[in-house]
Amino acid sequence: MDNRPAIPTLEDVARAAGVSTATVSRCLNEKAKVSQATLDKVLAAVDQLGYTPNFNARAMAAKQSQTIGAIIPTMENAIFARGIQAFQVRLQERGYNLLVSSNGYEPSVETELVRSLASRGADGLLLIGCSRNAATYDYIERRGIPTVLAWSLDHTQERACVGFDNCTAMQSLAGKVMGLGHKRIGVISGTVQGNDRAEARLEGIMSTAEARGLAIDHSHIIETPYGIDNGSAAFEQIMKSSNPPTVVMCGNDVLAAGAIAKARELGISIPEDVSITGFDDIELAKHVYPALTTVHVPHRNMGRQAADVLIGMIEDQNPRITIELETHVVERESLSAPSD
Amino acid sequence: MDNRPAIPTLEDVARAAGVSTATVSRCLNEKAKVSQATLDKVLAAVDQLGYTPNFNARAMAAKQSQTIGAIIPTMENAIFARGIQAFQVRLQERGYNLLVSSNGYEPSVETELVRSLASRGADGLLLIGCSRNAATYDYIERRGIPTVLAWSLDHTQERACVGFDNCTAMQSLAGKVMGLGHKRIGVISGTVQGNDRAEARLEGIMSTAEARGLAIDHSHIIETPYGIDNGSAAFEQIMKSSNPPTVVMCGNDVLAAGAIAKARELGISIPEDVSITGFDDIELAKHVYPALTTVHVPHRNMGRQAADVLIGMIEDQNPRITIELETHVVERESLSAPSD
DNA sequence: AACAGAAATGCAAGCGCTTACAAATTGTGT
DNA sequence: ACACAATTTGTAAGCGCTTGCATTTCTGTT
Repeated sequence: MDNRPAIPTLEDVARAAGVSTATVSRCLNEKAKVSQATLDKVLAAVDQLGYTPNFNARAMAAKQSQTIGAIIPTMENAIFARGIQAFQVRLQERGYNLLVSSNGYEPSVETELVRSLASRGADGLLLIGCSRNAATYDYIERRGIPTVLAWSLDHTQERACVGFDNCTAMQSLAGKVMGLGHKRIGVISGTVQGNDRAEARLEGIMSTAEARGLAIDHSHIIETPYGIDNGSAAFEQIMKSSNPPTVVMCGNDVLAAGAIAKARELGISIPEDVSITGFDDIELAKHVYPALTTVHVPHRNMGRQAADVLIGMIEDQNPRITIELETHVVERESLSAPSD
Repeated sequence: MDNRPAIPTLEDVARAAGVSTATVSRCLNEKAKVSQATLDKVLAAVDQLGYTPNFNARAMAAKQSQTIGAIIPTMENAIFARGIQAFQVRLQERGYNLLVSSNGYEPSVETELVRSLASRGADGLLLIGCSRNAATYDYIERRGIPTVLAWSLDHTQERACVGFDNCTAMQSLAGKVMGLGHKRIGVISGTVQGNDRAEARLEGIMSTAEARGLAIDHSHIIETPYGIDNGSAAFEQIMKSSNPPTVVMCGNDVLAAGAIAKARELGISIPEDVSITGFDDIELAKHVYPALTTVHVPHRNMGRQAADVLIGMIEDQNPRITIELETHVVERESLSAPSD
């Protein structure tokens, strides 16, 4: 009943070209080992039959799948979307495919996802950040799956990373903020639990404040999940406190965008009444009003380099390597000296 | 030198449990056919060895990979990121993995990507929109790969779609705009070539104008690639023309966000001097200032339903089905009646 | 106790490919 | 012309799993 033409296999090609399957395989994978005449013959047969190799079979026989797995919190977050997109494009260029999973910021499911990716034969893994439970690392180590961590740096130097130092990056922004004379600082941090990026950024603010002898009021520090609306809510709460801060530093641009939107709603003008800063420099940052002062992170570059490092580990058995990316503060309009 | 413990196979489990590989396989895939006693025994062995099935081998033997391929223009576009994220989550829930490719809005590479996905054994495919070259459809048809198209509706009813009618959705917005009394309409359309969504949206505007006997000045219609900056540039160009429009309708929210940013830069106030509309209702839309009047598209729902339809086609041989999603105009602040 | 039928298990043949290894072909120097 | 090495090809054994079919082990009947 299924009169669909059968999918041609290597054997069909071999038959059509009058050679053995081994030879066809060589034509496809190591042309050097084959004479020009047979190469032509085989390629013609491939063409004529419309043959496409079966990757699963190949993966099985060759013990490598040309597939990379990535586990990210969510693609809805623009910074991951952008980085992953660049990662994927680079993989594609180099003949790999990308299997994506997401854990929805829920680190507990990561171990299972890694397992699943491993059992699908992923040649390598891309993971976000460094903080995860030991079971996951153990599993990866035991299976010996090349893995690179992105968006952070692993200070233990135990694993390959392509990222940046979230803490020092935030410190340089905080230094600028406090250098302007801000003394009452508000903080809207992303959820810290299981998220070393958010944690390091918060730490960057706190350590800078401490170094300058500034105390940050507990009621001016809010931790909230990712989301514009959450940023708005947190901002409102902070500004409602008695003696509100003169600047609100946000853990990422999305939270900051929410803060800005809420400020307008509340009739608070930025930066005259209160300054706001972000982190990430997503495209939106320069298009909100007022344009956001933030920390620029080279997401695309990060994705691309992560792909190269990972493929290097897979193909050339390159050792663990860590690439530290540069970030820099982008001064726009949302930050100024305090007016009072 | 590689003293990594070997990865346990089905056979190892079989040996450990004292049964045949067939039985182990049954325990894993069709528990019903196995006695409770052996099931326990086998599961214990699985656990003890830390066995994980090899999906490639399974894919090969069972001729299905539990993998779905998706080809999207780019994940950097928030609307795809959101839809794909929902799609992926749903797949994950139902035991499938997602292989993503992107064509960077370049339809010509799609055929090759489909081939690649097919040769990786994708059980099904998710494609964006309906317009693509015949070779791609032919290939899919010939290989018989279950495929669903999203973000659009295929009016020929030839294939499964989970989407919405971009044209009528835009018509309802355009109707509202023109009903407000706007006569001079500006249009910033996404690139139409190879993009039926953009094309249909443009068509929605043009047909509404025509129905009302309104002529749109050619110099007030600009087609431009996706991007905030492109929206800004297009807006500037339109407003510079002699006798500029009283409303600029944009093909998507990102373009509209660019237009709004440029308007502020130019000192043009929205909506007093000119109204602006978008399409998609991305999260940003309600947070720009002024908040954007746009067409709400249920992206997450679309991604989720696409997954269900596709899995239905794969597992239950469900016929082609088309799900038309509802959209609606969201009236916010960027649109008002013309003042002049 | 004997037996049919159902339920559980095992056997073994693939799935489509890669890759040692062996065999055949070609080329080289004398 | 020959022996011998280098190059090209073929043979066949897997890779780890599923599954049709044959076989064994239970049921419940008579």
